[in-house]
Amino acid sequence: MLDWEDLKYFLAMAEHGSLSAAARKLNVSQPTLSRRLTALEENIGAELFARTRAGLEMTLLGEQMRHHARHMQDDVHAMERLVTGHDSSLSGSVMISCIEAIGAMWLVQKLGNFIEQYPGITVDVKVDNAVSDLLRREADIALRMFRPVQNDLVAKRTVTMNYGYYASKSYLETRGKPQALKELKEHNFILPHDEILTQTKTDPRKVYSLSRSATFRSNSMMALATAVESGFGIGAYSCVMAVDKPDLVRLFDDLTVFSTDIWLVSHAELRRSARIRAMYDYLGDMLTSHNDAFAGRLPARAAE
Amino acid sequence: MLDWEDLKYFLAMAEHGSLSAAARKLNVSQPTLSRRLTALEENIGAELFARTRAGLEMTLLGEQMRHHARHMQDDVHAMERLVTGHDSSLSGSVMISCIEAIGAMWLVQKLGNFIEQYPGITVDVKVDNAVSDLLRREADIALRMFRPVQNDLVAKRTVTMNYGYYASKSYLETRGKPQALKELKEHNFILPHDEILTQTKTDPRKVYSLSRSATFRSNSMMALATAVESGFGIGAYSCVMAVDKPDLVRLFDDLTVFSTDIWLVSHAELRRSARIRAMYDYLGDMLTSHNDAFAGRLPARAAE
DNA sequence: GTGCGGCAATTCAAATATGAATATCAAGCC
DNA sequence: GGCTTGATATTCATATTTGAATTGCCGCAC
Repeated sequence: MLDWEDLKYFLAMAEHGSLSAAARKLNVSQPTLSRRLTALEENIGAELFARTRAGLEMTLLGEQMRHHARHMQDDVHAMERLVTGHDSSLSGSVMISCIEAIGAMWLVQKLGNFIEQYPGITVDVKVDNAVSDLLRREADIALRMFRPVQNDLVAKRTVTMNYGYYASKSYLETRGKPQALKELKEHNFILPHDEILTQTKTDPRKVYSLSRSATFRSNSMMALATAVESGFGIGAYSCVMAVDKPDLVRLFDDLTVFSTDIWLVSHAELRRSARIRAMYDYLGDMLTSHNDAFAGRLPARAAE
Repeated sequence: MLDWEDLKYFLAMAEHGSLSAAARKLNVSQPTLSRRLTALEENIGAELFARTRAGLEMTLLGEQMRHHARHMQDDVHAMERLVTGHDSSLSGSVMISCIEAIGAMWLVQKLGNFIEQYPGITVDVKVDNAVSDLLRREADIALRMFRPVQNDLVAKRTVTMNYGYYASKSYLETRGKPQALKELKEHNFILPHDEILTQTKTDPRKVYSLSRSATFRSNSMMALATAVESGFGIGAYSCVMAVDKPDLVRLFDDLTVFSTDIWLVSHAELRRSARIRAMYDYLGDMLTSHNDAFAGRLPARAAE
């Protein structure tokens, strides 16, 4: 009869490619993994990995078994979700996965009240542009730019996040303030990578024609924002981030360059957990009550 | 992070209803299970079972987790099949699941050559009227009376096993030898349970009219055979078993009372195992070469 | 070539898990 | 009522598992 724990270890080895790497991930020592792998192989009477100096190389049988072990892991994750979902206590931790454009600034600032209100809960903000897998418990709640496709996830669309063209006062003093879009090509232009743009609702005419003349590009919205703030040039900037930046000036009569909807997502089972539910509701309220800030309406006008 | 081995133990407890029963099944001690359950429950922070004096009673969460644990077990079984399928050595064990009518006598006798030929293989004959689940590795090869319905099983029909009416010479000397079926009601009659008959190809007219007047009934073909051999009366008796029973006489001109087809079944992956393949082929040859004996042709005539 | 870094295997003392024996309790049965 | 049976929990000596340290091995860079 196989030892299921060995299978867990086996999967980690298979996914990480070496005993040492798997050991680090599992928080056990490398000799332990070495011995358990040996034991597993002796148990089944066949080799799962060829040990090389560079690490482990899977055998055919190993590949086939890996498939089933992954499947088992999915069930383990499902159980973990069940367990968390049954947790009615307002203590523990909540992991929020979030894109950088919101997570690094706005989200953190707005969580102050929550932290006061629920002192027992550890709030964990995971800023990642990669999509955390809620089904694998990589996060409890996610703020996404699109409707999630996986089943078993609950999601609601909250605010629409608009980006306008902004520049710093210092830049505009030096280079002048353009009045029409066509004047942009005379200016230093700050632009996200195309991979970012394709995730948004963008009017290509407003952006793509300029992509060749860009002065600064990045896949990091924070880096782009810093570039705008530092007077590198004119760039798309999140309206909600511009709210408390008096040095920034919005251009072209509040033109919206591109916009994304923000989806609040959680796993159906996780939402039954009291603390996750609390965070889910808190974020939902917080987002919708800042609807105008995200859309760039009230604050942007006030700044003009 | 959950300990997968705990989940295996948890499943066993869930399926067997008590720590003690699960411990026996898993070949570990009851205190071990008690401790590991406690550890698992502390790990997830919730109760899985309510401990009662009568055993364990599952909580709602336990029920939900059980479902996933079963799912994991299916994957483990799949891996075990993979492993066995990859085992090319001619050592280890082969478990044959077989109905009593063949397993207890004929099969065992005919395995002699195999055991000589493959000294490294442990042959394990599991006589059961319940159907062992090949997918769950409860057996490697099965002799069945019907075509298996599960996918992933390979099966071939081998011989047809006929049953005739037999009686011992001593009984016939005392009570006389009936010449026609209708005289049977004057005799002591030995009959299988109806549940056996319904599994066979039986002409009801030959048997059911007599069921009320039976002297001896059993669900065990061996018990029925012993009854016939002991001179209890006239009964259906497997032709192949009668081959080396000179004291038995077949009645009514080799009339076939009922018959069953014998299917040789294995799992598709298991057939890649050298030792199981060897047994599969051996049994296939052995069965077909004894076709006449099963049908009751040559030996029965010789005995007349 | 020499040294460095990453890898798996080995060694040995310490932490951990295990099983046999036992205690304790509840229910069923004379 | 007392006895038996079968369940979980507890205790303690023992066996197993683990991790830190170490060794040995290879490839790579300088």
